[in-house]
Amino acid sequence: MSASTPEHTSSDSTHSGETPRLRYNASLASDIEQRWQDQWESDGTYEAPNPAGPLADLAKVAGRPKLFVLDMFPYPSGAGLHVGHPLGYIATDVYARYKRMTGYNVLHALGYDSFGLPAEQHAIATGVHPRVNTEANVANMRRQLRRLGLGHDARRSVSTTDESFYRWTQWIFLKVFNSWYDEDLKRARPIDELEQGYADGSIATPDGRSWADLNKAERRSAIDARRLAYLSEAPVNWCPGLGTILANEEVTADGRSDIGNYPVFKKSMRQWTMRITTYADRLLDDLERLDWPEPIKLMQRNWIGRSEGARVHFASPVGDLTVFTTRPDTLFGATFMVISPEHPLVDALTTDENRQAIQDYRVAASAKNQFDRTDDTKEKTGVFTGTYATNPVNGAPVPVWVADYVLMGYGTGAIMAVPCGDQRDFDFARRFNLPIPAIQQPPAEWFTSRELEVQRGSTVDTSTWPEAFVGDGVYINSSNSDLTLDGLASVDEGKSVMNTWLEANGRGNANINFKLRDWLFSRQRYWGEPFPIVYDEDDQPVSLPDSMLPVLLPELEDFKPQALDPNDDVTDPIPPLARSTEWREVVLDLGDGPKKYRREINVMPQWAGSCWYELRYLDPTNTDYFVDPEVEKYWMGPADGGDGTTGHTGGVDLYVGGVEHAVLHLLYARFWHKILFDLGHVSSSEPFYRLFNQGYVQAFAFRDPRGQPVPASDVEERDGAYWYEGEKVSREYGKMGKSLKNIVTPDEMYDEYGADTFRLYEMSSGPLEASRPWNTRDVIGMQRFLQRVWRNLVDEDSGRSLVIDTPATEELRKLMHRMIDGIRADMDALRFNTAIAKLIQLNNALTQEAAAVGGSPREVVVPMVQMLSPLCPHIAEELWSRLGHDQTVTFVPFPIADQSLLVEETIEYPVQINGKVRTRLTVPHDADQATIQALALADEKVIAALDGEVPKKIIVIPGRMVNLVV
RNA sequence: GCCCCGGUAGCCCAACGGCAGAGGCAGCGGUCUCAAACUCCGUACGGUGUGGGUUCAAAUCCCACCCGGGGCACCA
Repeated sequence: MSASTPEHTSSDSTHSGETPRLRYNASLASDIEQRWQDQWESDGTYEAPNPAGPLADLAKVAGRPKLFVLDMFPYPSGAGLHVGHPLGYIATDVYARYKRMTGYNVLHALGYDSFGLPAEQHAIATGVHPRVNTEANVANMRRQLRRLGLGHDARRSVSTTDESFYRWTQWIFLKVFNSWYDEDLKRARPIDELEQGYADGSIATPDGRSWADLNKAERRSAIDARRLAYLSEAPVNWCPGLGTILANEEVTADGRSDIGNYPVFKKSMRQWTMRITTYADRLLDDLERLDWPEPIKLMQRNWIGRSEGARVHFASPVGDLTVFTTRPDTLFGATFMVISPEHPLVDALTTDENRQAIQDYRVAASAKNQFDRTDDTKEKTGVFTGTYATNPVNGAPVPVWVADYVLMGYGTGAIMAVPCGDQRDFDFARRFNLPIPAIQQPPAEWFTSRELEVQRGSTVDTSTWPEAFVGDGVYINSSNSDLTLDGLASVDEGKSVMNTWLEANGRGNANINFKLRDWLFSRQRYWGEPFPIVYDEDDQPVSLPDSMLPVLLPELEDFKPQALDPNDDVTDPIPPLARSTEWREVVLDLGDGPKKYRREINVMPQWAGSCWYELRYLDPTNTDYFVDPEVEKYWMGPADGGDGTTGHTGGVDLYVGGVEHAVLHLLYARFWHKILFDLGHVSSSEPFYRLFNQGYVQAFAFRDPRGQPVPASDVEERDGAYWYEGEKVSREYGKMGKSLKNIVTPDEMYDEYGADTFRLYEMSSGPLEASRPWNTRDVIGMQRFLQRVWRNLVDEDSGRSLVIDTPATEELRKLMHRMIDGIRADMDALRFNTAIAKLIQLNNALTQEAAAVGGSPREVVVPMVQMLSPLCPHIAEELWSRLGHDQTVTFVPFPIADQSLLVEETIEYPVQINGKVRTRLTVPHDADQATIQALALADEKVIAALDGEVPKKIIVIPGRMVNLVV
């Protein structure tokens, strides 16, 4: 390969004598960049070879370690990119390029997450079909990103809306549907093995009868009850404003939709659900084996929300009422119970005289949206059912109340209330005058800090307490004839004693509960993957065979979701696919002759495609399988060669993206990947081994005195204030957005500076993980740097090379090796900001030497261009070519520092007296401590400063400094 | 309310517990120029949000608080 390097360019410099013909400016940069982009494309420079299949190139795979670098793929929004978007893409590109230069076979590609709500909403607004709109957006993003010079393997760029892609999304859905979770083996297994287990008696049927005694419908329901994807009639998050239901993860804390901010209501509907809760333990435990930022792990742990406790059965006139508690040890203090308004036993427990009040309360509770319902600042409400249950440890009657602070979706939807030890129960008991017996002795300080007399033993009287006592305290009033906790001081011991008693007496058992709920997997929209499911004459779901995939999204005249008032929580949703009777009603032969079926008319949620897209990058053209196992093992297999269940999990080597997907995409993708792992389709047990969260590029926005945003680019700063058209405006810091009039696009940067300058600025403005403000004013600094590099190598007027073959001075050579050493370490650790600082430092030193000796020594220029190339590949390729190379710099080995040049012969030691620097000593680098100490004590300034005093202590840190303590 | 992350020069940011400054922007002085732009050279008493503590030594470790950003929030 070789891109021709024309000596003409810079159209703006041809007629004015002022700017040199080959000044490195936006125009020359643009010329260089687009020329090399074309060259890379035609050479397939960044195409990564596979070990097998259509993209195989065994000669290129051999002897190179592999590296799979991944970005969170973008949603192709119609607004295009702003300068904040590419931060992570540039970083992964720099890293991928660096790793190629250290010998790796690097896979780096970018696809598009192109199903989803925004395209559909755009379609509603414009009447343009979402596919047309989506494809136009993808094309525009491709153009913007190509101009950045990202070294992606274009062959692997898939879109989730491609039929050849979503065919496999549907295929994976069927794998999930046709699997069950074996709680003993702790893994998913094919559904056939469940049926076999039922048939041969090794697995008990739900009601314990033998398989032979079950009729067809009962058998079917026994199997369907265990599927990992199942239909359930349950309260779901219904968002009329969007015309669809949403996953818990898509609903904000104040009960509104993540997208669009519409109200969300609880509504009972029959929906597809994924049994992610069966994986709760593994999703939690395997976090330990991942190289992820600790805060993200924490967010996932919190979301999964594991609590250890016990289930306790309280006898009641209508049967056992079971509660979940994390504090079984406090059972002696349980004086009432509260059940959720949705609890199935509410009607049975309600006595006639309380029926009207309970009914009114339930109606009121169901009318509240989630926000009102879970607002913990409000006073507690509740109604007595009229019924008493029995406390299993002391036989005491406990009134059963209904209150909306108890949620049906968590635990058993019923709690035992221990008002002395739980603030909510305490509040509730005070409000309704229920007794509050003490079962733990608070310590003396607890009373004194609340300005109470210290109460002990029989004087403990909760009626004077301002609040519940929550903490460790010796148990009191906690015994019956064969169980006593009294005198114990350890909560752990109390729990364990109580759990043993409960189990021995059949009144409960130790139990673990999770906050995580199963994942609602259907959406009432058009622009998503259709389910590969039909319903038979019994209205039961049947999976389609692989040969009928993909189930294509039908072309509809009217693809709009149903338009509803955002507050209409009564009307049922009607998915757009319901409108095509022709598509919905089909006659199929599923092995037992042609029959009539009805297709599933919901579609999958946005997250489906992103649950597995990284696997398709590996083998994008495979028509027989979603990914060739050999190819998957090569790119994603466990690094320790193990089976993935222990040790290294395998997965993507580096995954870079924003923190906003901490509990959505990252949890769902892990879940799907684990199912595929259990079923033997992938060798890695986690999709993303190492995760890195990049920060956000934010921006300032300015508002005039009326609060209207004004164009940020036209605001001037004077005397610490901001002005727009003579008017003082206020400044705020936050996101870039059209409505805030503060968007800066990559295209503007390409036009004004070129892609290399833009890349360099993005990487230099701060550490990758930090958010920082965009400051167009600062970009010029990186342009000047590249100009200086260019000018050190190329004569701006003639294009003549300024590189000389005379050796560099010792000083410059040593500096260069120090920089090589540091830049390698920075690159490995993704610290591109400090790597750039070192390159500038090196070039600044080169500039001085070049001026002194009349040229730039080749021994410095060559490594510098190599080190520059991951960060700004176009100018580096151009300079590399001008240095006389006819091959791309992409695979040239990254420079290695000569360790012998890193050691300075002498070291300057600061000498401190009591921590203050008094003088400096120049000492040979190999001087021992005694020598350094002697030199320090002999120094005139030290002698003067000590003024005859003898130091009490002398600290000599080799290579660092000396401190004398007097 | 609880939990994370961060506060260093006018701005963006560097500093294995060891001389607070690598780099960039802006500013200032000089160099070039008839002048300017460009270039090149030079230029930092800010003591690291506040208050304590540990240490010979703290931006760095510990405690409390303040400010900014984010997550969770009646989860029994």
